[in-house]
Amino acid sequence: RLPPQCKEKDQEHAEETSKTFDWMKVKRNPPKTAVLSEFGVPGQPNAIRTNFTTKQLTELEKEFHFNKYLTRARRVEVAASLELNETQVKIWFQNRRMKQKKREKLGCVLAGSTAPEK
Amino acid sequence: VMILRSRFLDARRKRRNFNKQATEILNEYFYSHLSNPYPSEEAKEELAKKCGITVSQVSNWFGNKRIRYKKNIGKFQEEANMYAARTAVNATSVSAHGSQANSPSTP
DNA sequence: GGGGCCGATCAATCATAGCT
DNA sequence: CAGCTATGATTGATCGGCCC
Repeated sequence: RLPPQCKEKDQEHAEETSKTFDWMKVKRNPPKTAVLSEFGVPGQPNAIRTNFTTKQLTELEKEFHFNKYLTRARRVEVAASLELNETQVKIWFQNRRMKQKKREKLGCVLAGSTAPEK
Repeated sequence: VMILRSRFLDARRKRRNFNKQATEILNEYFYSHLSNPYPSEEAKEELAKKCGITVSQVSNWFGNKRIRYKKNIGKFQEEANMYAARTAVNATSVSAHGSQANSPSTP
């Protein structure tokens, strides 16, 4: 697809693009939150992104509209009723708040100025 | 089974590929900063403006690009060399000498 | 010291666009 | 048209900082 001429052109630049920089080596630790397989051999990569059920998401969403922030007590209740870790609930709320903020920002900029409206 | 996904509500996932030009701009930035392809918020805004997309989309693009690039560096080698040659900008840490090192065409 | 939050990012996945 | 890859978006969870 690409003419075989830009190859040995600039050896220097080629080297640059071949380098493996730090950011390419970044590796995230596996989630420690998820429920360890019940026979959880301590230390087994349970690393799986939990898939929340529709029901759980619905409840969390409902709770979120009620309160953007959870109190320790409330978090315990919610986590228990949805069969999730407190951490998962906590993280869900954090992500949800971020999502909300992103949304507000988008809507704000959209109503900004230029945009005769469609 | 209980994977009753409500993928119906994800209708907003109606994506459209970016312009060829927008992709060019993004790739140019990416490869000229290959040592650290993490544009600042300001840089993202500028890129967003030039590309005619949102800042979030710029973030998504870089996120996807970084992950996919490091996942298979070899696959992007040609593309990398192409952009590297096109813009001979030393991206090593940027800044270095004094100032006045602008570049963007500003007619 | 620890726990929660924020902002950014990762990493896996989804769903579609687009090519062969 | 099927099959496969490229690509933008979503999201549970991590990382580093900061604050209390």
